[in-house]
Amino acid sequence: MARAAGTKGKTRIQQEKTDLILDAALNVFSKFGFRGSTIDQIALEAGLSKPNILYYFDSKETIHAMLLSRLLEKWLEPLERMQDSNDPVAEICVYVTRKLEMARDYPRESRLFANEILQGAPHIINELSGPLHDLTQLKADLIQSWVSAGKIAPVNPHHLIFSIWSTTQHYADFDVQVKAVLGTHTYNRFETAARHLNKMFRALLTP
Amino acid sequence: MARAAGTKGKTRIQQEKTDLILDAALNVFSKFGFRGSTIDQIALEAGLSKPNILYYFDSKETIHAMLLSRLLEKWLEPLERMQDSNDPVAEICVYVTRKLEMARDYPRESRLFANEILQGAPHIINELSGPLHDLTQLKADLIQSWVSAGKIAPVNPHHLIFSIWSTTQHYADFDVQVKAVLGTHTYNRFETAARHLNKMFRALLTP
DNA sequence: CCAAATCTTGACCGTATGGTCAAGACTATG
DNA sequence: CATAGTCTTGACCATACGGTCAAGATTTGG
Repeated sequence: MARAAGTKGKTRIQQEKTDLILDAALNVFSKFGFRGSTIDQIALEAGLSKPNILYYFDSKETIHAMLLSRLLEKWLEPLERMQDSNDPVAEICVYVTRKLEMARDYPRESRLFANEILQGAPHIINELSGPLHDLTQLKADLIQSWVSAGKIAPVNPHHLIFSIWSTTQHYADFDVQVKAVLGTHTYNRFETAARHLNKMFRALLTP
Repeated sequence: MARAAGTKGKTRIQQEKTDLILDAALNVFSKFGFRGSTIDQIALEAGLSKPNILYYFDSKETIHAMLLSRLLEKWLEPLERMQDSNDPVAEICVYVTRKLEMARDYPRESRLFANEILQGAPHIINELSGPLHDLTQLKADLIQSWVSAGKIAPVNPHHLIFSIWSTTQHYADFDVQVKAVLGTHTYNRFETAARHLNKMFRALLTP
């Protein structure tokens, strides 16, 4: 009677092993994509046997799905936090900073997401058209209200959000390229990136 | 004595078939990544048999490698064209526009590249550290000279380039997400994106 | 029109992969 | 400490995949 899907009613071992497996799977999936990853790789990474992995998760897809659903919560959180404020420019810059910190601290999650979207988002297309679309629309309306009130310079809210997503995630998803291009000046890339992005969005948004 | 690697000394059939195969392979690789793609898929897409594919190309890797090497030329071209000018802001904005047009007109190429980078760039890491690094450094120096001359606002040249790459390619690589988020307002997304990006980089760079 | 060169493919091979199973090892609890 | 429940895994299976090959079809050039 193992094979629990949620977090409820789990043995100590079940909890430990599912966490271990999910972490290993995140390593592997984020590096090779879904089809490029094998259960054997995940098993090796987790230090378990393949049948043991399949004792806790019904299939490779189940592991992937659980990672994606967990990811989406964390993913949407910083945007959810963005709210009305007397200083909208600062509010947006905080969001940019948070997103960049996530790219720095959770690059595996960012790459997992990027892989999924690149392949056409087969497993989360509904979440994109549903929750993500709705939340983004909500925040786009907020941004539009700032524009209308003259608190920030006129800007297309949706494309502003796209610019924030793309520029910040770039430092996680394209890290190899960033490092290759920066050469020796790579050690403090997240700090210089933070300063640059802050300056860029501030220039764009300051009325 | 078929199996020619370059473009020289090819039969009419060789030329037609290699082009056909490369086009089909671009479709497949850009959609599923290297490991997620199969020769059978490419064969199906091209309307040829699997052994026929392998008559023209030694292996799956060979096809992929040829696509990547062709891609890199096209990839670097717009950046190469950016040169000294009396109106550096306009010069950079032209570059942004060109990159966005490439995302619109060559989304498969952009995704192929993104897939490769996401997986750690195993096949083109040398090109990144070599030609791409050198060209980027050259153009970063050019941008720095504009900054030093007071022709554009102070900006980190490398991060400016990263911002241009990420914001423009986003519309190719994350197209599914862009469409899902925009919902019904998706038909003219490249025009609105062009206006937004032009405004953003102009605001950042205008002294 | 014919022979040489080129092109095409059905059948096949070895390996990798997702997943199963039954038998044994371990753990918690009365 | 016994035993029911939980956990672990070696061996195995069916399928998919990259790649080969030999034999036949087609094109090319004289």
